[in-house]
Amino acid sequence: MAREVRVRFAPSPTGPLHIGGVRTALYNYLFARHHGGKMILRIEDTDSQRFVEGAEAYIIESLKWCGIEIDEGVGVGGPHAPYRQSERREIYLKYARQLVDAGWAYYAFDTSEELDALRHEAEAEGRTFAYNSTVREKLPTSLSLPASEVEARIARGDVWVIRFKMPENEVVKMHDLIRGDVEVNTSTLDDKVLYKSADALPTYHLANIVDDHLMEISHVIRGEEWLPSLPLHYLLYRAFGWEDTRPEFAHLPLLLKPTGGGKLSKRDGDKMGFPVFPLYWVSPTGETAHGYREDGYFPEAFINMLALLGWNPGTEQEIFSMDELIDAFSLDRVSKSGARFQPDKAKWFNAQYMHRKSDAELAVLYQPILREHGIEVDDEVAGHVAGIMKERAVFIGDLWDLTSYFFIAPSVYEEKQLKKYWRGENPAHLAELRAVLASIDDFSKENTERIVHAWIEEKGYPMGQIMNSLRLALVGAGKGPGMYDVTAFLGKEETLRRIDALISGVAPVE
RNA sequence: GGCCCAUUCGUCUAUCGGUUAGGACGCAAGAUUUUCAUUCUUGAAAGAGCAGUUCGAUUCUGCUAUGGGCUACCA
Repeated sequence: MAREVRVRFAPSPTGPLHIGGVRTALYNYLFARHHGGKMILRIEDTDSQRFVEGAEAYIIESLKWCGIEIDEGVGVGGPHAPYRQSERREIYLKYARQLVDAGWAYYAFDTSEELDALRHEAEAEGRTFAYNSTVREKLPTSLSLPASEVEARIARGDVWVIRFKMPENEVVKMHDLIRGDVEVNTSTLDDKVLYKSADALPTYHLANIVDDHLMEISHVIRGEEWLPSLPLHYLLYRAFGWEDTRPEFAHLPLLLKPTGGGKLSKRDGDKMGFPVFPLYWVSPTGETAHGYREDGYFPEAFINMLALLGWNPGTEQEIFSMDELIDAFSLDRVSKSGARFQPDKAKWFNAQYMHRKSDAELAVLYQPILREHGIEVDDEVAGHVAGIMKERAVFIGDLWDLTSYFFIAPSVYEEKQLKKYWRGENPAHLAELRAVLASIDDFSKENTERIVHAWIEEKGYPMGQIMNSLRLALVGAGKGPGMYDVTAFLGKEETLRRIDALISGVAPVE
């Protein structure tokens, strides 16, 4: 069947989108783009109880940050608008009634309390309560009550729901693009609620099938947690007579906690020391959670890492741009089993992207941090400094610790380095080196290096001792880039000043 | 409990019946380096178990075990 590829990402606005959701969105997007199809964003807000203010905006901003573009849907509109289910409520009741009229569904008048009681009762007797063919004729439903009574109850305003009438003992054969063929006997399933009168809204199952059909969705790519409801969904397509255009299904493996104990959940965030959300989040009640963006991750690195968690290209390539992912992506290379999330690997990806950044790109990212520390420099300078140190940074935020000495003379010196490089001959040698440096006019990296090395060689001094006491004077610590990067950046005047400060300010260690 | 899905180094994974079971993260060692990193090289490290099919199983089938998901008038 060669129909246009149309996929949807359909989150529920019950909180911030976590990385498992982002990955689902990403795979949908990659699949759509790979096949030249459309990506739709539908908001499934059919649970008025769990609705969270701000969640929808958060989802949209997250996708945007990740570079996942929406062709149709909430925020951008499209031919099937509206794309928010709460704005489509009048559509669903019609379809629910159609199912009742066709004998595929029925009205049920039990209250939640009554059902809870039945479940507890069954539990007490060691049975499992299932709302299905075994009980539906005995409970207050349109199957057991006379039509007049049903009408009277509805007219009276009693709360009711419409339940799917699950067939008995029928094997539903399904196909999943990732898992292959799956079969389930309907007798193990129950009569799911499709529509709830209390808030005049459908449940996920009904809304999902109706909207996917109306929006001409060709492929449903969603998390594995939906696999158990696939039989119901298949049956709904049949009940509506939509089997010909039923989408294909692909159930993605779950993202597991790093410890392996279950699927990654929203609560694991701050608790386990890594973000579970793309962006920083503040809930209406004031709870906050870390986000990849604010923790310094590049969106490209974040996406690259997520793409490879549950999918692989079949080659040894690991670094992928979004375009390369689109080109390489295919559902049959998605793995079947859940993948544990690896914080270390996320950092490694970020470092890889850091190393690949140009000085100009780094300048833009680093300037805000420099300004925060009161450093005002040209982009060229900021980029140059960041470029020198980028290989030892994982995050942009690491750069300040790695480069602050370029801008600020050391005021304290590392104890360990003092003990090693500020004793014996060191002060005398450094004083000699100062004189050598003072005589150099061209303070470029190459020239300084040539002259200083020639001097060290001529004198027969130990290179390590000399360079490290110079490092001590200029940086104040035992780290940093090559010394001539530092001298060239600081310039002659500042270099000499820092040497003087060490010689006159700190007594040698004995 | 019931139903469904899964199972290769610690982790993410390659392998589509015949391989010294490959790569990556992390870890260890070495090299490089004026320091710290980077980089490079090397190393340790895996087919859950038991049957069966087959000339031959990591790969196919079954059972067991383990892990996970679902089992709401939540998605």
